[in-house]
Amino acid sequence: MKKKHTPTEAELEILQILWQIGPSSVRAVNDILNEEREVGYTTTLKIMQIMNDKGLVERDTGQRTHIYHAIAKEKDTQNNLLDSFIEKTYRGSAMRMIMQALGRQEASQQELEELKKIIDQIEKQNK
Amino acid sequence: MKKKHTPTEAELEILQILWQIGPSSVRAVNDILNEEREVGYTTTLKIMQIMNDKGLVERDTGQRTHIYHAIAKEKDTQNNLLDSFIEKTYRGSAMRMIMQALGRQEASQQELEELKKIIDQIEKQNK
DNA sequence: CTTAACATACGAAATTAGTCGTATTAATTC
DNA sequence: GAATTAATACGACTAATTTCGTATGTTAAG
Repeated sequence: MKKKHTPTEAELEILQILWQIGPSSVRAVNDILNEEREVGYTTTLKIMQIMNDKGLVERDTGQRTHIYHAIAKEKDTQNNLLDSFIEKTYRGSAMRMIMQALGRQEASQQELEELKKIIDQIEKQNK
Repeated sequence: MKKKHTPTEAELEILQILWQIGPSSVRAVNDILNEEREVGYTTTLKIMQIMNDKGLVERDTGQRTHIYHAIAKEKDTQNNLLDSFIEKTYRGSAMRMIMQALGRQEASQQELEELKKIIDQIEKQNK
């Protein structure tokens, strides 16, 4: 069992980047963040240091420029966040959330097929 | 177009109660909150007053004991929260979230049927 | 009527998250 | 090798949210 250090928003944003592009320097992460909005370098640095303290990331300090990589797993993190989101927003009913999300959604035929496949699987398990 | 006063966590918790049990006094809301965790009466009062200022709730001050009712609509609020959650946690991919939620989920046959109905509808629209 | 219980109002402390400035040290360039 | 550039460390400021204490007024009980 591992500690559930749920990331804050700023931390999650950085995790998303590390999950996408892999191990990176603070500079690289900060550059990507700044494509979206203005963030100071030391702000990003500080948050990544905190994430290191929390164990969300680890860093290689072999070189002057430290290289950070995500320890928190994408799926695990999403699952934790999803649980607590469903709890808070839908009083624990995942189904209500799914239906609402689906109803509003532009879904391609391919995605719908995939979804039906998942439903079939669940139905088989239910038997 | 109405102002998007997204509720904070504490506010959402109170909205959930008002949505469920309808117009209520601070005392009633606080009692329900205290079934889960300890919260001081004046804390709940203060937050509900703030919610009133923000327009999330309104209150009938006709009697000494004010009666609050939700103005924010449950579905609207959930939709707003859902959008931003998907954006932050699934980089905007509702489908990925839906599939992940569904895969982990204990779903009854009835719920699955309903889901399939929704999928059918979407498929029809897609044509 | 006096006291106790209960309600609102409101200021302010406490917490948390995010932001940045400055110090310091290391590398690079001329 | 002096000066510029770039990196980390870290304290402190800010803003938002939550929490609560205290004042004050109102109702109910004895």
